[in-house]
Amino acid sequence: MTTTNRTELLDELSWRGLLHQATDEAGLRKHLAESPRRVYAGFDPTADSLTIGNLVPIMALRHFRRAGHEPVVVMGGGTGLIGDPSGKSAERQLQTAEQVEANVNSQRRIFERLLGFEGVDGGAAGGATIVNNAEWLGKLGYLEVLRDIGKHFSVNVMIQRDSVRDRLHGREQGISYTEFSYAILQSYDFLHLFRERGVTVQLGGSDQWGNIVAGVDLVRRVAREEVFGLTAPLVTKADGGKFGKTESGAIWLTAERTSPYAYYQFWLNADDADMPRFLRLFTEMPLEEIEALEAEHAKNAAARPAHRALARHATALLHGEREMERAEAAAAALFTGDVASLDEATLAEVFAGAPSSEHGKAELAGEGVALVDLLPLTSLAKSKREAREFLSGGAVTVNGKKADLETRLTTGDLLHGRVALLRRGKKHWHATRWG
RNA sequence: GGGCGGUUACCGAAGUGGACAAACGGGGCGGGCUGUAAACCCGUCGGCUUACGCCUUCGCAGGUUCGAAUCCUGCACCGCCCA
Repeated sequence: MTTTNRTELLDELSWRGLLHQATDEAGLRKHLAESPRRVYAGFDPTADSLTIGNLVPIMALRHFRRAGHEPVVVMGGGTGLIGDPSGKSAERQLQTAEQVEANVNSQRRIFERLLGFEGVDGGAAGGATIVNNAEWLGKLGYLEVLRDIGKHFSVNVMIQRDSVRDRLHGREQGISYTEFSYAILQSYDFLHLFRERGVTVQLGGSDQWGNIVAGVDLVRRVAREEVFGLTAPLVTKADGGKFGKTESGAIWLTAERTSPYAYYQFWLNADDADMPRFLRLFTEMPLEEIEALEAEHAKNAAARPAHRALARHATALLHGEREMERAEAAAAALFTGDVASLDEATLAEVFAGAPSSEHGKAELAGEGVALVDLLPLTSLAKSKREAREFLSGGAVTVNGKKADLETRLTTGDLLHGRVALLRRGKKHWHATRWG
C-alpha cells in the first residue's frame, strides 16, 4: 500500500478512475491539501448486503483515509424509509422500519471490514466513523423542515432533475411526493453532518450527483460555507455487459450471499479488456506495480498474472487473507479436477459451500446405483431425461473422471469412504454424501 | 365512443387450415479449441422414467372442421388514427 499524501489524493483518484465529477475541483484540491477533512458517503439499506457496485465509493473512501482524511459512512436508516428515485423507473415499495434497521445492521459489518472503525493506520484524523441518518432524520419535525429547509429548495429546479423529470414525463409511472422529497432529506444529511461533525466533502456514485449538488447548495445557503462533492463513475464492462452480474446473479459483499470462493472466481474471470481498469479501481497497488502486471500479462497472458493478482487482492481485502488462501486452494482443486487427491479436511472446506445431498450407503453395495438415476436427485439435473442428455454429452464427471450413460456409482467410488463429487459442465459441482 | 393494426416459446421475430413443439436471430445449456478468457466450431433448448411415444403450449373463452397458432364469435390488453 502506498502512502498517499493529501495533495496527491485527487490525482490518484483520477488515475485510478475513481473520479467522475467534482464540484469546484480546484477548490476541492486546495481544501483537501490544507488539512485533514471529513468526507462522507451514504449507502442505502435496500438489502441486507451490498453489491460490488457499492465497492467503488468504498474504495474511494479508503483512499481518502489513506491520505489522512476521515471517512464517515452514513447508513440510510432514515432515507431508506423514503426511497431514492435516482435511477429508478418506478415508485419504490416502502420497506418497513424493521427491515431497514435489520439491513443497516447487516450492512454495517461490511464497512467495519473494509474501512475499519478503530485506530486505523494512525491516520491524522483517526479512523472512520459510521452513523445512521435515522438518528437525526427521525427527530425532524415536518413544520421545522418546511420552514428551515424547504424554503431553500426550488421546486422549479427539483423537477428539472433527471431522476424526477423522467418520472414526471413517464406515462406509466409518476412520482410520489414522498420520493420527490428524497433529495431534501439527503441534502439535510450533509447540512447536519457539516454542523455536527465538521464534514465538508460528500462522495457518491455518479447517480448521486444531483443529490450531492443539492446538499452542497443547502449548506451554502443555510450555513454560508463552501463544501464539496465528488462522484465516482459507474463501472462498466468492456463488452457492454452489466458490471457485477454473473449468470447466478449479483456479486455481493457478504460471504452468506457470495462465498469468498465465488468472489475470487468473479475477479479471476474478469475480461482481459477490463483488467487495467479493475486493477486500478479495486486494488490499492501503486501504479508501477499495476503497469508491471500489465506488461507481464502482455508477455504471458496464459498465466494470467494480472487476473490472479486482482482476485487475490480483492478477495483478501473483503474476506481476509485466510479466506483468500482457501478460495485459491479450492480453485486449484476444482479446475484441475483433481479432487480425489484432496485430504478429507481440505475437501470438506472446499465443498462446504457447494450444493450437496445425503444418501444411504446401502444403495452403493454390489452393482451400485446408476448415475442416470442419481443425477435427478442432485442439483445437477432436473429430470432423468436431462440426466441422460448430460451423460451422453460427456458433461458429467465423478471425482474428476468422465462418466457416461452406463456409469454406475459403487462403494469403491467414495472418497474417504463417504463422499462422491459430481460435476456437470465446467463449473457445476455437487457433493453426494453417503452415510 | 368509432376505425384500423397487434397479442407466438426466455427475448425479438416468422408462420394465415394438415408435413407445427412451431423458421430465423439473440440468449441459455452442453461439448470442442483455449488462458477457468475472448473469438470460433458442433450439439441442444416446452415437459416427461428411457420414447418414429405421451402430455402441455401460439392473449382468454367458446365455435366450425376428420384436423386450428392459422377460420368464426365474444372478451381482455397494447399501438396508431378519428370523436
